[in-house]
Amino acid sequence: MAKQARALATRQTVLLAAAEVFDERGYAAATMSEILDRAGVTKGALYFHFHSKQELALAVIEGQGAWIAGWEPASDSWVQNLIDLGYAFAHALQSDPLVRGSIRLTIEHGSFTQPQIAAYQGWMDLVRGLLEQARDAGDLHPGIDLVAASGVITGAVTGIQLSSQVLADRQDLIQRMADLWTLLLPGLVQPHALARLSVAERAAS
Amino acid sequence: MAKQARALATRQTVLLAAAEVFDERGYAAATMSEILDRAGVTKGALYFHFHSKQELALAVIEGQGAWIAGWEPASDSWVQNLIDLGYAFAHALQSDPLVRGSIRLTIEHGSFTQPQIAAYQGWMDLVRGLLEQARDAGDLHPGIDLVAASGVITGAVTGIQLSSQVLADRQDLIQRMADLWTLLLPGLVQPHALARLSVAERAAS
DNA sequence: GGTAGGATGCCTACTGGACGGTATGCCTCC
DNA sequence: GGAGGCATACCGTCCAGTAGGCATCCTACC
Repeated sequence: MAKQARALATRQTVLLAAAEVFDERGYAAATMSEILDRAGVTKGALYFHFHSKQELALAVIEGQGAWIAGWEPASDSWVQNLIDLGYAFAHALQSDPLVRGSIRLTIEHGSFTQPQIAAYQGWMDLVRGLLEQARDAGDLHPGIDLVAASGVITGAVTGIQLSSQVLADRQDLIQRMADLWTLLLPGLVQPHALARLSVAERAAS
Repeated sequence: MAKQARALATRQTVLLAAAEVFDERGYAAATMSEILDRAGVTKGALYFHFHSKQELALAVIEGQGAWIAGWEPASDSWVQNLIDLGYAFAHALQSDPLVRGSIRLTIEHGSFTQPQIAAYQGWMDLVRGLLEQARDAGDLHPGIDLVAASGVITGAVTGIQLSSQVLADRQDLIQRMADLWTLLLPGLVQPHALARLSVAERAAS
């Protein structure tokens, strides 16, 4: 395992460039040449680290799992944590190329059915966990189907994000997120809990 | 304007095949050869009717506008009309290849920025119109931002539809739609109006 | 109503270029 | 001196698009 430092650096450079190109063009329209140009490496370097375009895309998708795994709740209100998660994700979408590329690859289905489903599932599990905690704290309406709710929330966030991307290059994503919560929360949480939440983004995320 | 009948038929055949392939593969990964095979026509025929792959895709996208234009409200409750619209759209997504292909092309951004935005805008305008009627009828919570709400609703439906497609090939789309309305309506309509709505799909759409 | 002539609609063969991937060799550090 | 890390030249394939020819039907004039 020699020379790890340089090798890891170029690997990371390639991964980042690939994420950018995948984000901008999608999997099929992205070309290895453009990734090479943007990364400033040669074909030999790239294919040393990733044996195919597909493997490279899978590595990008994996970044999403890493982001999820790295997120941690910060509030003692679990619904608030859910809201905060949405905003944290929105900021990641605006600034982190790896997350952006990963999301695009996850969203457009095609050759990657397996990892795509896993990615969706990861989000839904995370959301469902938060909802369970919120329910146990007595914040949710009784009788809510948590699986259905987590599906709706992840789906809705996916769509909000997508439309924001197409219509405004994700510039208005934070605002749309706030709009979503405004509409969604009354059907989810009980009034007494609703009063304690800040739907708009909180400082220091 | 001679021989319209046969020409129109092949044009329609090509359009349908193209919609199917675009739906399954996306724009970039779709190949003209596959469209030709599926349509059972030759290159000459296709390129006689559509001068390029891009033009063909645009024609498919146009089908979406036609669907929107063809839809008509049937209830005297405007919120109910909104719900019904969602279900009608869901059924179209399950059965109408043109709508399926059109949606996929609209959703994946890339070369079509202009018509994509137009398509989104068409949906949002339609939804906003329904919401305005509902507001004027006194069904909505006072102070609701209709533009924001229509953005959230179209975005959420987009996402619901997409996740249903990736996870279950749109098999559970109707159920997810119901889940969405269950969560969304309490934040949108007033209780007295809510009581009069059927959130689940109504017979005879 | 028969036929010339022309447009419409379609077919087949081809082309140039780009793309993903490979083979082979060189440099550098342990 | 050997393996890890990378550079370069090359290859086969496939793809969007084109060129040019051919059949079919409509129109017009006799």
